[in-house]
Amino acid sequence: MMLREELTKMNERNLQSYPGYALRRAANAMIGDLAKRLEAHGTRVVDATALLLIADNPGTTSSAIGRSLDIQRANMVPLLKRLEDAGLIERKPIDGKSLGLFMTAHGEKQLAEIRATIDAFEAELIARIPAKHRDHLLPALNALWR
Amino acid sequence: MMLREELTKMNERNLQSYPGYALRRAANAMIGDLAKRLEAHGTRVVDATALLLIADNPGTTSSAIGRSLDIQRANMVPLLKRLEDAGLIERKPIDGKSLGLFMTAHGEKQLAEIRATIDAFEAELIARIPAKHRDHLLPALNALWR
DNA sequence: GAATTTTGCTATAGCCTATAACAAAGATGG
DNA sequence: CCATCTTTGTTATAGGCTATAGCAAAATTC
Repeated sequence: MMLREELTKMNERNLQSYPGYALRRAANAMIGDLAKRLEAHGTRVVDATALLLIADNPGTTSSAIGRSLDIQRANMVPLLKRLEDAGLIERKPIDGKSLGLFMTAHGEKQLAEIRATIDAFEAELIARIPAKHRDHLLPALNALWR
Repeated sequence: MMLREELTKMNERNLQSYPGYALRRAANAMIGDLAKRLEAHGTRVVDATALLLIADNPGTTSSAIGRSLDIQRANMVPLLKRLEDAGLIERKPIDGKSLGLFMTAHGEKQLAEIRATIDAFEAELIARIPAKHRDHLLPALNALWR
């Protein structure tokens, strides 16, 4: 039928030549996939990322995490509340106003599973890239935001 | 001072080795930059993308655009309303239930400026990538979502 | 010690996406 | 030709993430 013909032949040539478009689509697909996998652990991508930072930097603060991940201080509040409510982290005063962030035993255990999921995901992601392009992706991407 | 020392030394090694993390950060930085530039034309990234598709596929439909860009039919409604309200596109019935999308003269004029902005943006984006990695980015990204 | 900055937080609004449901029209298969 | 999917465009609504403004208390700077 006519209309269907036109649709499947949708001209996307212009979009496909834009690296910016490919970057957006690839990132969206990637994030969506990872989010679905982390959901199985009751976690979100941002939460898992924050958790990784806290585990590697015991005693770090909400502000420091925010600066590192480019998350506004205000938006760190509900994020850390989720992690604390889930019993994954705890906050201990390190001076009169700052709160140090620390993993709980339960948090460490959960993170081990999360890490395994992320590592498997990253491995699959890399495997999807043709070998001859593989090693170029990370340096190319890093040039775009660092 | 102690605390500051710790913050600037934040351990991010684990994150930095993840292509997925770099992909997310690069895409966010890129989208943010482009969004800011398109704002000067009173347009959003998604709207501009849809506009490009409509211009290259006169008479295409809301559903077809949505399928092509992975946007739900429901979410196409406000998007197309914005384009129509701005006088950039018009809708003409192509059968009893489908509406064909067409650029207006004003839309074509606006799109010319938007295209120039996007092209300049994409050129700068590519220029930021070290030459030896440059040609690998697009094929690597496309392998991740197509 | 006064002025400035930082920290953690509340409240709120916006953008984009996801789901469910609906009526009308179109396509399909006997 | 008729009954049964399927498609289209739409409303309504909720959720996730982000951005802004403002605030009090503490820390830092000069």
